[in-house]
Order: sequence, then structure tokens, then C-alpha cells
Amino acid sequence: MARIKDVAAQAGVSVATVSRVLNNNPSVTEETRNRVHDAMAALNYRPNAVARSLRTEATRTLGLIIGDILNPFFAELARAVEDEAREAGYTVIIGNADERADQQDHYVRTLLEQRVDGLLICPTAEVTPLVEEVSLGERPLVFLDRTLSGVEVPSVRADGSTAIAELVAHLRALGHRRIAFVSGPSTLSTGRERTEAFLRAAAEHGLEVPETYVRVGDFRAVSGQRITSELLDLPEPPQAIFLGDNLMALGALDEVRERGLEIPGDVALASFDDVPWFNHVQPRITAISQPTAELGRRAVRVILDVLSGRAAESVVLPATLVVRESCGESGTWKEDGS
Amino acid sequence: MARIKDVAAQAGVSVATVSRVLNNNPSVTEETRNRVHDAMAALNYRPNAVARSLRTEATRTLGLIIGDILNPFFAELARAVEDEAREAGYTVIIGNADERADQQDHYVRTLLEQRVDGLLICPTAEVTPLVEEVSLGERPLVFLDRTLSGVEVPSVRADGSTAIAELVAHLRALGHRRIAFVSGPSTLSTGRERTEAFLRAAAEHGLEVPETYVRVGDFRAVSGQRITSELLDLPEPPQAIFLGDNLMALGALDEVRERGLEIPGDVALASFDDVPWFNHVQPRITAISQPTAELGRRAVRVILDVLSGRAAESVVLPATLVVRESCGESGTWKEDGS
DNA sequence: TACCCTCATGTAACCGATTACATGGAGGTC
DNA sequence: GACCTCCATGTAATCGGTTACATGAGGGTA
Repeated sequence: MARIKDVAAQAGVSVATVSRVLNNNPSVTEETRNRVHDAMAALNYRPNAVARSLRTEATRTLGLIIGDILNPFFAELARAVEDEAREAGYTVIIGNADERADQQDHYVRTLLEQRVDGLLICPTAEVTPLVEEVSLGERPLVFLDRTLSGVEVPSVRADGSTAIAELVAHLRALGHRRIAFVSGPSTLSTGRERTEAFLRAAAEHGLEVPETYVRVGDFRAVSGQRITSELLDLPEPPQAIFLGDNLMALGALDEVRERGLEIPGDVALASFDDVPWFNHVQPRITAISQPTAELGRRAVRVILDVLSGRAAESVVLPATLVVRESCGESGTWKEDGS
Repeated sequence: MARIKDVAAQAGVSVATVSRVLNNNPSVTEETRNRVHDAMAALNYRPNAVARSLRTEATRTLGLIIGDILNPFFAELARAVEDEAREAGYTVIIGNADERADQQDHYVRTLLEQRVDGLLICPTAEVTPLVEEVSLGERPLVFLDRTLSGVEVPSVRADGSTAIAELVAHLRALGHRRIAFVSGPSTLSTGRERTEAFLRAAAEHGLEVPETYVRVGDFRAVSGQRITSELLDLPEPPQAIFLGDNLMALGALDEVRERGLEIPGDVALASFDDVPWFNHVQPRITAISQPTAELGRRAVRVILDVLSGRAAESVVLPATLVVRESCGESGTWKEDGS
């Protein structure tokens, strides 16, 4: 493979001049520039980004660690991150942590060794020593979608409080009084905050929420299914179940269907995370929609801010309620555009 | 950030010894090894993969270029590629070509500059000069899911012929005689071969397929919707529509629903690419399922074979028909496990 | 004691770029 | 013509590892 030295020889100039052409340094004559370009074309030259990175101490690469690319929420996030990064001239390396702390750490380590310029992490529930250590400033780091309590890192996420209050009001208006909530792990902001918002809204509507109605899942489908099963087996099962993410909603849907129950007649369902297929099932699933793509794009901008020496400001964007049919029919819904 | 030199100084050895410890060279004394490990821990040393790659001319990184990570088929493919690569000690960089040749080329160029050890490409319809050039052997290259006519590159893909024949038989058994097929671009194996298999199967069942029933889409939802609309507007619309991938099926589903038509009563639908949500819509969509994850894993193994000097053998795995309800009810179906 | 072998470790070249600094030719001024 | 300035280009150090080869201590043998 041709190196800069070969191009220089072919063009009859020094390697410095070729490097200047590569980096669009204006102090190269038009004529020399052309000769160099011709030489590059003739030799089919491809600059070696590895060598460049070693010298410049910058890889123009970002690392992104997500729960699982098979989860449509993370897929959309990843897509947005990649789009925004590409526009800024960066490449993204994605790691699937699979909601496991050890695999998350594997990718953190690998990406740091690869010297990514910045790291975007959707952290798992557990605060690992490695993540804590990196949060001290080893590399620019931004938490995406979730924050970890006790770890000071700029974050980009959605706030669902208002939307959750709207959802509770919606359920209440449809006559549901016994509402259960399946949250994510309490160490994650997405678990803790959503639970608090739910309980607050329920209290405001004078709804009593027994402890058995507030459950903790792990953001995976099986836990949604298991917990739904347990809820439906209660002596007094809930009239509505609100799932903390789309995968647990999928599990809940399966469980309800397996039991031959009707939605929303026998039990109403709602979910955090609006994903495309919610709009294609019968009945369509009422959900709280996060500005997913925007979260991804903003996260990249925050990292780029840090990289260019600006201060990093955390970003919180509002989530919105998208009313469909899975909680019941009513004349009061808003129409959903899609 | 600590360098190997710092570790060497701290441990009172030379950089060569530290390097030997890093690479598990057995000729280092137990005692020295421990001293070096202690020094690494004390300095929080992280080996610089960029420097290592420059010297060893290997990055232990693979490039994967897919149509779009938002397409569940590609997401599953990417996930499998990443899992298999990780197990072999490789990192994967994913690029979304968005079914656009220019963006595909952007990633091919970028990944080559990053010196990925191998490239897995799900090629877009157009054979670009760049891809052709790379196919000549610049880097190990494997085509995934699709092949390009006229480009000699090992490939890993599914063969749907048998499953398509089964699908046509299934449709025929349910009484459908007018069957339309929406294929992908004819320059792609996934377009060409599926069309041929469909026409052959139709002929075997004595079905006449007018030209207006064989359409070419672009593997995106809008084209599925548009073509479905055109098909339904024909003086003699088809009784069943078979879509060449899951996104076009999504578009078709939307179009049928918008017109208030019943599936399968007014029109039957079937799709290539089985994706999870096909099993959660009403009626559940009959589809041809590819061994997606296996395709991804095998592709990585083929690339690793090439990297270790072994001969690369193309892999073709069979796709299978998964009968559900979107083509009609009948006592003769096979049950689908999920 | 002389010689050789083994083996843990050290020295230094190298990978392919970037870039601070050096160089020297062209052109301007007096 | 002497001198200065400007600027296009060249020279060589550098980034942080790996590794071929050198080295020298220690042990075995005659």
C-alpha cells in the first residue's frame, strides 16, 4: 500500500509537501498541489489514519455504548449519533453492553485503548469502578438517555415527568383507578425518576398505589412478561399497566395475549419509549415518546463542545404522551400524527 | 496519559520488557512480570492501540456497512457480527449506507483509511468504481446478504428459492391465483434471484403472472407503499402481494390499512425478512425468515479465515417459510414456534 | 579455568504520518 | 549590487508501541 513517501517520490516533492496537500495547507502552489494529486491518484494512495492519529493524538472517532442495538430505541439513538458525527467528520464505534456491567466495561476499556476522542455511554444500572474512574476526566464522557447517581458527568436525556402526569390523567379520565408501574432499575435515572413522577401523579389524582403495583424490571422483555404475569395473578389485579420501556411492554403484550385477555377491555397497557411497531399492532399502543434522534444528535454536540474546549452543559428534553387505543376509547384523546 | 516508557521507568525495566508483558511473551520472569503489572496499575496505564496498530499493521477492527441500522434485519445482522467479532477479539465499526451508493462509498473510504483489517459490505444496488477497485484485493472483503453481479467477492447470504416456492404453494393452496411480487433492485442478488424464484414457482403452479404484477422497489417503506397503491389501483388487482423485504411490507401494510381493506380477506400479504413485529400485528404476517444472526456470524468467520491466510468460501444458507395468518386461514399450515 | 550455551533483558530501528524549524530562490528597495 | 523580506518547500524529530538483534549473567562441561 502506497505511503506518503511514495507519493512524494512520484510527485518529486518532499513528504512535508504531500502532507500539506492532504491537510489543505494554503501555502502550497496550485501547480505543486496538482502534481501531488496526480501522484496520489496514480498510486491509489489512501492516507493512513492510524499514523495520523498517533501523531495528532486525535482519532476523529467517538465511542457509543448502548444497551442493545436490537432495541429500536437504541437503534434510533445510534443512528442519530452516527449521522451527527459523520456530518462533523467523526466515525462512531458502537458497543452493545447488553445491559451487563461487565460487557459495558469491556467496551469502555477497548474504546479507551483505541483512543476514541470521546465516549457516549448509556450506562447500565451498576456504577462500575471503571466508569467512575473515567468520569474523573480521563476522556470526554457524556451519559446518554440515563444518568447515574453519584457520578458527575454531563448528560443528555429526556424528562418524562410531565408526560407521565398526562398519562396518569388520561388513564384516570378513562376510568382506570388501579394502575401498576413497572420501572427500570432504581440506580438509573430512568428508573428512579419515572417511578417518582408516576407516584406523584397518582397521588395528585387521589389514586392509591399499593406497593405490589410498583415493580422493578430490568428493561428486558422477559422481565416485562414475568412481572405482568405476577400482576395479573394478584387477588386484585391492576386495570392498567404502565411499562418502563418498549421491551418490557413487548413482554407484557405477549403475556396478556397468551392469557387470551383483551386490551384495553381486560387490562390497559401503556409504555415508555414509543417505537414504530407500537403503531402497527392492534390495538395501537399508547406510549410516551422521547425525542430519541434529537437526544442522539445533542449528545454528539455536547461531546464536540467538550473537545473544542467549550463548557459541557447537560441537556434535558421533554418527552411527550402519544395517545392511541391501548388504554381505552374516549372522546378526549389527542390524535397522533403518524 | 501514561506511556509504555513511563511504565518501564516505574518498574525499573526497559520498554521491550513491558511490551513483552503486554503481549504475554513467556520469556519474562514471573517476578519481573509482577513488577510491570504493579507499575501499570499504579500509573493507570492503557496501551495505545493506535501506536500498536501502526507498528503491527493490524487494527483488530472490522468494518461493516449496512443499509440502515433502523431496519431490524440489519440491526440483527450487526448485532451478530459484533458478537462474533468480539469473541474473536475484534471491534466493529458500523456504517449506515442508507441504501445510497455515495454514502456507502464514504464509509468504504473512511474504513479503509482507518485500516480496518477486513470489510463486510451489504452492497447497494449500484456497483461503484470504488467497490470494484476494493474487490480486487486491497483488503479482505466479504459481501453480506447480497452479492453484486460481475464483482468477484466471497459472500455470505441466504437462498430463498425453496422458501419462495413453498410460499407460492401456500398461497395457491389458499386459493390465491393473482399474486404480485415487489422485488428489490435487479442489480442485487436479493432482487434478481428472488424474482426468478418467484416466477419459476408461479409457472410450476400454472399461475399466469402479468408484467404489471412484477414490480421493482428499492427496499424502503415508501416504495412498498407506493407500489402497493399502484397494484391495488389496477383494473384487476392482485389477490396477494409478496414484498421483497420487511420495510416494503411495512409500507404495504400502511397502504392497505389506509384504504380500510382487510387482510387477508381483501388482499393477502407476505414478506421476505421475518422481523419480530410481524408476530405482533393483527393478522400476524406470513414471512420468509432468513437465518440472520447466523449470516452475520458466518460472515465474520469468513473474513477471519481470509485474515489467517485460509481460502474464503462463500456461504449460502437456506431461508424458511414461516406461515402465519396474513395470507388466509387454512388447515394445512405449519405452526410457527414463536 | 576456559569455553559454550541458555535465556532474561536491553538497545534501537521502524511503522506513516505531522509540524517546528531551516533553507534558499525570487523579487523589491535603495 | 547589496541587502532584506517573503514564501514555497525541505529536513528531521516526534507520536507510542513492536521486535530483530545485541548483551551479559549464570550454569554446565571438560
